[in-house]
Amino acid sequence: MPKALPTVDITDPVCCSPIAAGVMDADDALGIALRLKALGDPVRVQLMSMLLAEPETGVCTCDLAPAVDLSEATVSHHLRQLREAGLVEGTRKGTNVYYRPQPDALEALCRVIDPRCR
Amino acid sequence: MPKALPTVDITDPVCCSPIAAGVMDADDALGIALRLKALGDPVRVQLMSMLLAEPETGVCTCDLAPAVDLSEATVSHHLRQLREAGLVEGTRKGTNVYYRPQPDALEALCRVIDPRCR
DNA sequence: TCCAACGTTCGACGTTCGTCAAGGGATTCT
DNA sequence: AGAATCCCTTGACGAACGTCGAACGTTGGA
Repeated sequence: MPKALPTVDITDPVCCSPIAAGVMDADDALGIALRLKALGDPVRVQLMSMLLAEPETGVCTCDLAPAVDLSEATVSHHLRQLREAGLVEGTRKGTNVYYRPQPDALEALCRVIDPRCR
Repeated sequence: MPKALPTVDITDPVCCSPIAAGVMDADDALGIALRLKALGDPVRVQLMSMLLAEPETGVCTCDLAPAVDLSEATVSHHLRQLREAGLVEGTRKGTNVYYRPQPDALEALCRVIDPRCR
């Protein structure tokens, strides 16, 4: 039986020794894996790149949805995954919600899986 | 209906402009997402870190399985995911298969998702 | 006040994933 | 040749995932 993945808060940037610094314990591996999984979908990678192209103003759901050719409900779902992984932040302005990337979180994830870091 | 993810060869290190270099097309996003998904599992992150700790000699399946407390069949499955993503390489020596990490592939993946790169 | 636009949540669906037991192929040793 | 060890593949099962339509909550104007 597949052991159920525990629910963990990963909204803060990842913080543990790099993957190449020695054998990693299960908790740290879980934190890294959950964040990687949040980005492990082609739609979310594309959304992330669109947000990184507008880091200041952000982009709203209604503009993202047609760009990836999916329903707003689906895009909202993907944005939640990214937000729960701390990779994105949404702020409401009028009826719109503008999503902006959180480069620090992405950078931290990078540093942890970089084989050159230890 | 979830559009079926096409089958793509990702055994070579990822090669496309970074995620922060501008809006990314769907094909590049797919290549990145598939590689991230290969690493988006706690067991595989742990396996990767064990292999990175023994980059020269490698580690065989029979030593990895008890270390992550899973059956050899399951570990073999995970190693295949990593191998198909080019993150790992296995070479047979006698009855054993020794797996070694492929830091270049991991480094390339890092570079592509790093928000500082463009 | 009512309406329209935007965004999220919910329920349902088919697919993909992680896991194991069982079985099969290699390789080595006796 | 036979036996033992290692590893992979297959088949099966439940859990998690991606997607949509529909319903719901907010906000800002007529």
